[in-house]
Amino acid sequence: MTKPDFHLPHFLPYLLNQAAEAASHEFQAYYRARYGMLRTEWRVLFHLGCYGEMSAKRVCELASIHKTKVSRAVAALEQKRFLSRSESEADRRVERLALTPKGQQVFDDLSTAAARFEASLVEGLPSEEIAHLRSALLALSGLDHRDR
Amino acid sequence: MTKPDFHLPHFLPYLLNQAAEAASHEFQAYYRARYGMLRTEWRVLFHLGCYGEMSAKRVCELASIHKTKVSRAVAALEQKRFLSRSESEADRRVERLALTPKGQQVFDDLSTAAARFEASLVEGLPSEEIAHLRSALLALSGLDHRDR
DNA sequence: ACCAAACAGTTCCATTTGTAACCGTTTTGC
DNA sequence: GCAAAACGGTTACAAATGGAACTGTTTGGT
Repeated sequence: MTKPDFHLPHFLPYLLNQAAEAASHEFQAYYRARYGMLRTEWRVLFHLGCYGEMSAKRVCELASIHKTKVSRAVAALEQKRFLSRSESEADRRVERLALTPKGQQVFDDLSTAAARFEASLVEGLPSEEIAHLRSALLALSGLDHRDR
Repeated sequence: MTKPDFHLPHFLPYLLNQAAEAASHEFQAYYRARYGMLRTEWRVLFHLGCYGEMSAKRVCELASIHKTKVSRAVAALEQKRFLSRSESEADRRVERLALTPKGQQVFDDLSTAAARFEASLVEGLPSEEIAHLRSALLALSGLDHRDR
């Protein structure tokens, strides 16, 4: 009665999702407990931390997150005093987002923790495999040729 | 300004998540449009389709999904007449879940579609890379040694 | 110069989710 | 054999999400 020619744990979207969830679990616990942050919040924070100031729109594009989600994450980060907004001179629709010094500190802490978690994740796997994994994931995600 | 020693698109949890989202996008559109199903619903359906009858608890364990989510997905699938529940003889707390013939048909259609999407996903990548990718993901997800 | 369309970002509402408390059943310790 | 704890599953309530409609600004066509 089972369909022997389809096996769930081999289905890439499923497998990817399980791996993604398992991989982010520890890190999630960290930023939640320590800063009360949500997923979208740390992502926005990291975009600003890694790439410097940018607009909410740009975050949406880079991270493929819906604009309402980003809007709320930005509001939450502003309330925590992790980022500040300033109207763009050239176009008053646009808000330039930048980390505050406090936000920078948080980013420094979180990115250190992230590196630590990542290291524990890949420990045991040969570094060549990791490189393969990364490039395959990059290709699947479309992150490689989608930075407009 | 920026922290040059941490780069977001190299961070595995992030990369995994982006890849997972991108990979499941097309399939999601398919089962949503065609059967009005949610993520958890197709997962439950596929567990029953691939492994045969089981309890809700077992689905929770296999798929690492919270029991309330599964409970609601089961209710939705029952309402669509895709599965039927029956009380276990041995333990009246447990419900044995099984696909109805209609549910089987839906599973057949969806698993065929899933295989098609997967094929289009990996097209272009050498099949040896795919095998590596799968095993790495399996290791990361913990799906390999977690089937109790 | 003007009006319509496009845009960045926010708000509103319905749907989905997570946490905790709950119900009935089975197991455990004494 | 009986109370208490553990269990499978559901419900209730608060929080998060997604889509559509909104505000204010800029652009483009005429």
